[in-house]
Amino acid sequence: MVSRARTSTSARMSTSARIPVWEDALRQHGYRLTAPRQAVVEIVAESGRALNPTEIYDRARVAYPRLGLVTVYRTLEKLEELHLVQRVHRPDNCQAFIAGVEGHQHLLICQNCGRVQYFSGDQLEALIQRVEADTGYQVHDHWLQLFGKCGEC
Amino acid sequence: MVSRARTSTSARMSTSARIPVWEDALRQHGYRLTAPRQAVVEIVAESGRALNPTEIYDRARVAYPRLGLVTVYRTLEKLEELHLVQRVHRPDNCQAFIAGVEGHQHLLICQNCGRVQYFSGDQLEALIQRVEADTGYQVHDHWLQLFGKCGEC
DNA sequence: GTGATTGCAAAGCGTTTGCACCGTA
DNA sequence: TACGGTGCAAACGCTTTGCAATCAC
Repeated sequence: MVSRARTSTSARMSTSARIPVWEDALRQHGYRLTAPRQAVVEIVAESGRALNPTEIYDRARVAYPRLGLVTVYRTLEKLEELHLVQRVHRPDNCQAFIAGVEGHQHLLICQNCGRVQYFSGDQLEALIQRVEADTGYQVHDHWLQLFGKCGEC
Repeated sequence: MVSRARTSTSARMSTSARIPVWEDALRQHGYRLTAPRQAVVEIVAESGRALNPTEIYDRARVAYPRLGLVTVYRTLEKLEELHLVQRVHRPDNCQAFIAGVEGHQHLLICQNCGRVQYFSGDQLEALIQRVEADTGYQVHDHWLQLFGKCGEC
C-alpha cells in the first residue's frame, strides 16, 4: 500500500544508520526500548533482503539468545504500525518484512538472492488515470512489484 | 506473475460461459470430471470477486452438500496449474482466487465490494525499462494491482 | 513502584497428508 | 476393472493468546 502517509524518517538511509532512528521512533511512540526489541530492530534495519519472522528470529538470537519468536512477531507489529518496515508479498510467501522508505516507492526483488531495491513509480500516474477512465473505478492505492535478477546474480 | 504463458481460452469470457470451457480443459489434461469438482468450478467461474477456499467451500456446498474442504483445495490447485484461476494478493489475505484471463492483465480490486476488474498494463514497459537501466536488474516478471472503489460503490 | 514487555506453553487457524472407500472413464 | 478422486480424521506449521515473571522508565 502506498497511499498511507509515512512517519518514517529513514528514507534512503542505509543499513545501520537506521537503527537509532527506529529506536527513537519506538520511544517517541511510548514503546520501551528493550534488549530483545533492539536485537530484532538491528536485524531488520540492516538487511537488504526481505526476511520472514523465523529468519529474523534465527538471526537475532545470535545477539540475544533468550529471544522468543513471539517477541519477533510483536516487534514487527509495532515497526509496521510506525511504517518503519513494510510487508513484501511474494507468490508463495506474504509474511516477509523489509525496511521501509518514505514516499511512494515500489519494490524490485531479485528472484535469485532476494535482494530488494526500491524505485519510484511516477510513471504510473498516466496508467492509473487511463484505467480510472476506462473502468469507472476510483483508484486509491496501487501495488507494484517487479521481479528479476540483480546485477550481481 | 504475468510472464508465464497462459493455456486458458477463457479470456474476456463472462460468468457461466466459462464453465464448459474449464470442464473441457480439466478433461483434456487427464482429470476426471466429478460432481464435487463441478460444484467448485461453477462457483469460481461465476464469481466476479476473489474468493478464498472457505468461501468457495461454503458456496459450493449449496449445490453439493457432501463436498469436503480438502476437495476445494485440490481443485483450486488444478485450476491454478491450468491457469484457469489466478491468485489475488491482498494486504491481509493472499489466498483468494479469481477466474483468470489470457495475456498480461492486471487486477483492479474494489476495496468495498471486492469486485475485480482486469486491465492491461501496456504502459508499464517504459517504466520497467527505466528501472532496469537505473538499477542494473533484469526484470522478468511484474505484479501490479490497483485498489479503489468501483462505479457502484 | 508501576505498567509495559517478555517467554513459555497452549490454543487457534488454515492448509496438507494418510488412508480406506467411492465413482468416472 | 483400474485408478484417479473423495472425505474424514489427524498431522502440520505458522501465528496468536493467556499468564506469571521480568524489566525499563
